[in-house]
Amino acid sequence: MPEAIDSRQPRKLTMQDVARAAGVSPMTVSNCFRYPERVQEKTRSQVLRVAAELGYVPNLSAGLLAAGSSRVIGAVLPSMRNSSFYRYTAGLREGAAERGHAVITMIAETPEEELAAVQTLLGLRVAGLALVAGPHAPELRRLAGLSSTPVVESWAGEDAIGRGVGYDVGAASSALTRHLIAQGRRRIGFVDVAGGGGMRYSMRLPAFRQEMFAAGLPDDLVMTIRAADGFGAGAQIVDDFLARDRRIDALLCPTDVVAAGAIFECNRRGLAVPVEIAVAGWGDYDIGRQITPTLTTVAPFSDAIGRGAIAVLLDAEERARAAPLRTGFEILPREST
Amino acid sequence: MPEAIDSRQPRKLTMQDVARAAGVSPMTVSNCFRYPERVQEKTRSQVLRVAAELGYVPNLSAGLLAAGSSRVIGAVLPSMRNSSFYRYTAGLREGAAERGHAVITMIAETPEEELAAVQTLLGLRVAGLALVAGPHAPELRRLAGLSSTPVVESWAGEDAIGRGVGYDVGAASSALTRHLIAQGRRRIGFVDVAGGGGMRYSMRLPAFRQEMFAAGLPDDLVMTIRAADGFGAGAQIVDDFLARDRRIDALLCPTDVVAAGAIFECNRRGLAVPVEIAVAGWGDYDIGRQITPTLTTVAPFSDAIGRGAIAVLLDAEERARAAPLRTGFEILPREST
DNA sequence: TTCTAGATTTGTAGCGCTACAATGATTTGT
DNA sequence: ACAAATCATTGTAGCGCTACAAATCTAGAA
Repeated sequence: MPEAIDSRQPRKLTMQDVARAAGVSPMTVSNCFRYPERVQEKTRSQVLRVAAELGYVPNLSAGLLAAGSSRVIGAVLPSMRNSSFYRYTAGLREGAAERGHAVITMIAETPEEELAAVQTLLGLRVAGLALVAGPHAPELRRLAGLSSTPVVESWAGEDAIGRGVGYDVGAASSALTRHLIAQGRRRIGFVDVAGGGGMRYSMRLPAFRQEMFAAGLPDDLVMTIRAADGFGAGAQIVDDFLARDRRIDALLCPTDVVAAGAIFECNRRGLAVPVEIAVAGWGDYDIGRQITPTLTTVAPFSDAIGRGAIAVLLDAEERARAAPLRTGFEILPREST
Repeated sequence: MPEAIDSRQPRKLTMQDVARAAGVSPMTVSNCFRYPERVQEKTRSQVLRVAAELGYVPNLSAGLLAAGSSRVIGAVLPSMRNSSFYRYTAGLREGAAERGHAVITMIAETPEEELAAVQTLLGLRVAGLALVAGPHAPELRRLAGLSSTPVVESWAGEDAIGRGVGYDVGAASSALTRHLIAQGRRRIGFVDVAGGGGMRYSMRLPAFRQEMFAAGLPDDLVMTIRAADGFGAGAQIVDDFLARDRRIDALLCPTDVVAAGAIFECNRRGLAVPVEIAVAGWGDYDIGRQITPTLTTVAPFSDAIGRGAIAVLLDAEERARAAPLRTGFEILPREST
């Protein structure tokens, strides 16, 4: 008695199969997906219907190999730990979608992981590669330069890998410092970040110093922390500044999260914000809008950075320009200052 | 005068080029990357050195096409808006790295975007596809079923697409409810989420009701909100519960973020937490550890979910099992209850 | 009806890489 | 010293798709 040989395993579908099922040539199927307008409406809908029925999805790898180009952009993110890159990724997706591209992202928390991610993405032969400024593996720059894949570095300055896209961090730092000075603050403490993501904000401190110096105020109330994540850092800062007995009347934090942590700590200690001490954050996070008092912050137009990155990647003319693409920012004065 | 024709454009490098430069056959270059142990140490290091010098990165698409399999896992995330998926993605990356795979992720905020993302990932012929439970496009399940790519759905229950991986949300909800009851709370308000991500937590409410009923307590103090993001929702909840004049003595929130918002609102109104009202969150976010009072919450072992998802995807035996892969969770009692 | 421009559709020839089998080089056993 | 076994390396064929040119069809124009 012959067993019913029923390979439940759905055999790999190819364009060939769809073509056969729809009664057209493989080339027509290909055209339906890539250049729909080249195919007669009737034929196209028929082919697409059959394809959907079979669950056929074109093999992008084969397509890329044959056509030499894909419609996928690769992005590397330094972390997902906090929400600061949310609007950036949204901008990337919007910009890409408008031009018929998809965005795949890889998360890399160390320079080594980043390098590996870039190799994978380059291996996939993405149409463009969006990096984020930060500490990179030395090898990365060379690799990017040798590759013919367009590269942009977001939040980067003059020495970007590929072309830089981002807002003028120095100008934002100046503006925020001037805002505090204008409010009558005199002893302004500045919190710097060492390591991770540091390069992304390396212009904050010099700009702060310059403004303070220009106003004849002390520019040496500076403290450096290791990581800008978590509320804990904010508490730490307040502790440290008070331990050193520095009577500061304002505090510039590297992120809203740190600033929020600082405010929590001030509340705990009964230090009135903003009366006794003003606190400013950076980045316009959700939390800054919600805590009491609401937090003064710098709002970068991160979605514009994402969209700008895509524009640079997909437009050779844009890419050829040397100067970084500058996006905007805004100082949001709120209750905490 | 003949112009110097100097195509700065680095011509596309192929394995062929590397082979020529290294004085070996293309096949040997291929082996160096794919099966290093098959090649003599001396030859291998020489080839790899030449490749690095030229900036050659193997074309994964071509490799996939030829070999029929890739070492890339695709993951779709519902959002990056908050940090709840951070540990999940970390688990995915760790699990994948251990088995020599890379993870690429796509962010999708609507069922339509999710479907498009799945199509792209399937088009890339990833070795496995990791989904997250939530509202899906109807087409998605069919597509996943027809495809021969392994699929898992994280945070999913019995009716998962592919195999489900996640902790027992119902059990966690029961445990948290019992915790509050044990603390002497009697009128416990429950906040449910409609829409986005709702399915991921659909077992929370029934479990809550059952525990309350079993304890002879009111199980109808339920409120539904649309989105679980942002502190605003927390404030809203407190407003609404008070507006309806329901004297609740405890509040179960869908996420720590919402719970934090609720606590902020309570502070604003002078409602003492936990004396007058206990507040519990869900998800063990950073903020829950930092606010005053610290927040009681449910800590899912999200990295275990990520690692489990990879294990299921890459191990056919695992994949064949029907019951969802269960990961653990923990109730973290803190100051707010 | 015949012819032509235009719209559609269809072969052909690879894209860069790897499975597989076959070759060449080297060592081991006797 | 020679066959056998082991190891390292190399052709060959083809993965699924698309650029391109060639073939076919359609609808007027003459």
